[in-house]
Amino acid sequence: MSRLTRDRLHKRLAKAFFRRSVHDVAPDLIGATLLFNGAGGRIVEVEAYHHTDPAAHSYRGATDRNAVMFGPPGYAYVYRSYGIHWCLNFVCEPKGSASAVLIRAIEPTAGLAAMRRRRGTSEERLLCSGPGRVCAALGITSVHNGLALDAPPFELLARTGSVEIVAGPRIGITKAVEKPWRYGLKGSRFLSKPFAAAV
DNA sequence: TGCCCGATTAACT
DNA sequence: GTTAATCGGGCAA
Repeated sequence: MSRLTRDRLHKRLAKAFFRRSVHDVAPDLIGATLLFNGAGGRIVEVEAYHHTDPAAHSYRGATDRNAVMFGPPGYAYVYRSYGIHWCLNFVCEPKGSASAVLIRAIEPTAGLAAMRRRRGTSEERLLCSGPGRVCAALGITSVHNGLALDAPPFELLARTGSVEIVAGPRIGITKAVEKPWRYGLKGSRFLSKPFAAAV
C-alpha cells in the first residue's frame, strides 16, 4: 500500500490524542497501529498507569529514570526492566500528571523480516507478545526515551472501524493488583497472556 | 554504602 | 513449575 493511500485510510494520532485521561487513552489505543522505522503492527494489549497508582513508576515522584513521565503528553517513556529488557510507554494527560500507557503486545503487520531478525525467532505469535518483546522486535532502547510519538521514527495511526475490548487485572505487579487497567483486543492470539473469561 | 526487589523473558527440570 | 540474567530506584543504616 502506498503512503498516500495509507494516509487517506488511517488518521495519524496527534499529541491531543494523548492529552486525556490515561483511562480513556489506553482502550482507545487497542486496534491502533504502531510503527517504528516502518516495523510494527496493530496494538492488541496495553496497561494504564496513573500517578496516583502505587504500581506506577511516577507514584513516588520524579527521578532521572521517569523524568519523561512528568513532561508533556505524546512522548515515549522507555525504561529498563529487570536490568535486561526495555519497555515502551506513551505519556498521557496534561503535563505533570505523570501518567502513561504501557504497550504490552502488538499483532505484527509490517517489517516482519526486520522484527524476526531482531527477535531471533520466526514464530510470528511470539514476535511482539510482551512488553520486552515489543521493544526488542521494533529495536527500541533507552536512546529513544523522550521521542515524540507524532514524528519519525514513530508513526501512530488511529484504528479504523470498531473493536471489541476486554479489560482485566494488570500483569507482573505486586501493588494495586486489583485495578482492572489492562486492556486487550478480544480474541487476539497475539496477547502476552489470555484474559480471564467474562463472569 | 549496602541490600532488596521489580510494569520480564527464556531456558531449564 | 522453577530459575538465572542484570541494573537502577528506594530505603535502611
